[in-house]
Amino acid sequence: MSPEEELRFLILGAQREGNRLLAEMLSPLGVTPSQGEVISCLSTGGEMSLSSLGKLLVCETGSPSRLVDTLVGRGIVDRRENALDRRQVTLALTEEGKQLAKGIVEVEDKLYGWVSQRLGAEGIVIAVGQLRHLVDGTPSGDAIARRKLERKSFDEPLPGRKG
Amino acid sequence: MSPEEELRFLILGAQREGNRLLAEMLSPLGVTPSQGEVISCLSTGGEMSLSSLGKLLVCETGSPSRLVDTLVGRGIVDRRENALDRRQVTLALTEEGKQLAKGIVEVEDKLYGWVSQRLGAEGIVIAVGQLRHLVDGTPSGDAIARRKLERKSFDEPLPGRKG
DNA sequence: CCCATATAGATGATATGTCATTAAATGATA
DNA sequence: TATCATTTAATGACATATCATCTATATGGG
Repeated sequence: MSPEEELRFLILGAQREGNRLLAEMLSPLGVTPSQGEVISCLSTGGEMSLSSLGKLLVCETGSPSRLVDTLVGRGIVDRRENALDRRQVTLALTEEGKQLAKGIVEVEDKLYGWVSQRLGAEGIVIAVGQLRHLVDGTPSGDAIARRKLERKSFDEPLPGRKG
Repeated sequence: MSPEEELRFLILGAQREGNRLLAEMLSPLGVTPSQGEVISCLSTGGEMSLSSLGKLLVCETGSPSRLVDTLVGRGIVDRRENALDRRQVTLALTEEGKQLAKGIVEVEDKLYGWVSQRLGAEGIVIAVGQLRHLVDGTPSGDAIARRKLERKSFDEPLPGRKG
């Protein structure tokens, strides 16, 4: 097996295993990893439109309408019209959603602890450095860059890049 | 954003982007990345049971019955009973499947070329080294280890280890 | 032989990821 | 202003992960 092929499967495997572990840790809270990511984004970024949310999610091709739909139905997210632009909907966490967000942060920290134990601080930095090259300039790479800039205007283009 | 969090999203993003690229490159062949992985496994490993195939696939929780089902329906995979153990089914590529496998290998090589351009040979080795620590001992890690032990063809001897 | 257990595979249910299409609203412009 | 392109969100369609459950078939201990 070539190193390239091994890397391909390691990325796939790491994603699957991480997702499975996260799903297991989140299940007492009654949310999935994808739902958790939405709640985290809304918790950190405050209210925003569906399309802004989509640009923050690493799973963002198209609009995450249905993902949000579930959370609205469960009273975790509030969805209302934007009077200034009636194409848009404005999303925000409900009180219940804000409470839930606290638990999700704890779970995420446990996940990061697991990663730290596996790789060590140095290993993480090394891995990050390489994987950045892989996603640089892709939609997912842009989403991650946006997450790092959070609290700025979400609809602004990224600094120092075409787009 | 902590390095752990960035790594988490980079792994997610790398998997998504790689999958999207692979899907695009495979679409002229009419197969998806998951289907391509099945065909590759059967091409390299020869005929095997569904559960053996499942252990080779990095997406292997449960049996990939439905994934294989599609390929059987399209005449790419042949599925027959195993007379020695009638719980099992034996899977193998049809002639059409073997032809398809050649095209898939070409696409995979192009994908690996893309990865090489992005990371360079050295970067790939570095990334592999770190990600191995992440999936070591997990089902996905085991699947990858199994893939590395595969016979390249029936004429080659098995490596000197238990399977 | 009989039964408890384990294994192989199929299938239902739910949630996602992806793409394509649609509909409404807005913006740009001739 | 009339028209067309773009943006936003929803939805249909399809394939995949994941888990739970079901059936059939082995297998091992009395």
